[in-house]
Order: sequence, then structure tokens, then C-alpha cells
Amino acid sequence: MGRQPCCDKLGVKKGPWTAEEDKKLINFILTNGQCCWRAVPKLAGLRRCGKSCRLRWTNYLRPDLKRGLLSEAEEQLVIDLHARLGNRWSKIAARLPGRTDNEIKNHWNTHIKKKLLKMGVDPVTHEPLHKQLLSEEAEAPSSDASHSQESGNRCAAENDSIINSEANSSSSRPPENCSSDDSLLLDNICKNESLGKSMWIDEAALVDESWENICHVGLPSVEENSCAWLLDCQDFGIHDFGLDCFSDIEFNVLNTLEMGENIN
DNA sequence: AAGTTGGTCAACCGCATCAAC
DNA sequence: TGTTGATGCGGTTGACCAACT
Repeated sequence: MGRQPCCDKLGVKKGPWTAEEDKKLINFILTNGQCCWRAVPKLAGLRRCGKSCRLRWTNYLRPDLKRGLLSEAEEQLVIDLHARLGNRWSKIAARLPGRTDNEIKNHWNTHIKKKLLKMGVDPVTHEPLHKQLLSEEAEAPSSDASHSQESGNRCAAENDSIINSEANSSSSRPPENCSSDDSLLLDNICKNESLGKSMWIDEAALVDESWENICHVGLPSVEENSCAWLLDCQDFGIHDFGLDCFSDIEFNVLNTLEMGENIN
């Protein structure tokens, strides 16, 4: 016998989350921590699938999430990482603090893809389109689509080792074999300190760090990302969760939120 | 003003992998 | 050690909104 099913399909609610459901989920996770998603809906009093709860938390409710469009530097980083990793959005997201795989995937499909096409770059292979046309002409016609996918995967596999070795290195020094594109990227990253830091940090460390902030510190320091954090709080209604670690300033923001909720 | 189209993004679906039994 | 469920991930869908006709 294996485990119990994650949720009985009967009576499970689907569709958009209400503010009330969000509150219940946040309250539960802040109180009990992030464990065993199967049990979360029941314990939190939600008629949702555990999977749905996890998704809602990781993609929308996590306090360390950034909001708004990706910056130029972030976008450039996504493009570079996509060239290395392919469509492995979770890996890419792990290197952009405060961004989710879903968010990056959406941004890629709606913005970056078009941008690259406009620039004459194939968003799948990251090769110039004219160059690709020439190589496709030279190849057998049956190998086109599968080839680009395959080469993308191969590229991703090759780059796994690159990325892993980067991650294992605690130094902020770039890899010695980086291309001119990489150098350009690094310039962008260096302009954005937080990005620069995250670029070389191990993924697990990133996750742990963000969770440490929530569980033990309560809030990031005022200097670091205070605006982003306060904006996040607006989405939460954290004052309802019995946390006493917020300053008056933050409560002012939360009052604003409350007004918004009353409208809903 | 009403209808249509296109863009955006939250959420769902299904598959792969891992781990519990 | 095989089976089965949990979890994570990428792909896809659909609701909502703004721009356009």
C-alpha cells in the first residue's frame, strides 16, 4: 500500500482564490510552517486540493515575492538562463529572487519571446533566425522541429553542469569560459546587486533563506527591499494573523489593504 | 456605445520523479 | 522490491481587461 490520496476530488473547490481563503492559507503556513501539503487544506479549513494550496502559496502569497514587471536586468538574466537551461522555469526562477517559475514563464511567453523574434533571434535556440534558416536548408526536412527541441535539451543538459559548478562556487567570480554575451549579462547583473548575489548562490540556499526570513526574522531589513515587502503585505492582511512584529508604518499600509478588502 | 480582438496572468492539468508503504 | 501516492514541474487554458473598430 502506498500513501493516502492527496485530496478527495469530491467537494474540492476550483477557480480563483478568495481573500478569505488566502487569509486562511497564510495564517496556517505562518503558524505551522510549510509542510505536507496534503494536510494543509484540512488543517487550514480550506476546501481546496493540497496541490492548489501549494501553487497559490508559491506563486502568489509567499511574502518574499516581488511584484510588477521584470526589470531590464532580470529580463536579460532570464534570456541568458533560458539559453543555458531551456524551458526549465523552476531552475531559472531559482536564480531570480522573488520571482516564480509561473511568472517567468508567463513573461517569457508574452514579452520576451516576441522581443527576441523582433530582434531576429529564435527564442527556442537563441540563434539568429537567418542563420537558422541557412542551417535548416542544409539539413533534412524531417529533422527540423525535433532537432531544435533536442538541441535545446542537449544544451540544457550541458549547461546543468555549468550552472551546478557555478552554484557550488561561493565566489562571485564569473566562469572563465564565459562568452561576450555573458560578459554583457554580467555587466547588467553587477548593476543590480541583489541579482548579482543570487546568480551565484545555490538554489537550496535561496529557498532556505527566504523561508528563514518569514519564520524567524519576520521581516527583511528596512534597507533591503522594504518597498517590495510592504507591497507584499498589502496583499496579505497580515494584521489578521496575530503577528506582533510589524511597525506602525507597516500597519498603515495594512490599513490601506483593509480598505481595499472592504471594497471586495 | 457595443462588439471584437489581443494581451496578460492566475490557476488547472497531466506527466515525471521521488519516497513511503 | 514493487506499488502507489505526494510533490514538483512545464504546458495549457480561460477569465478578465484594455485597446481598437
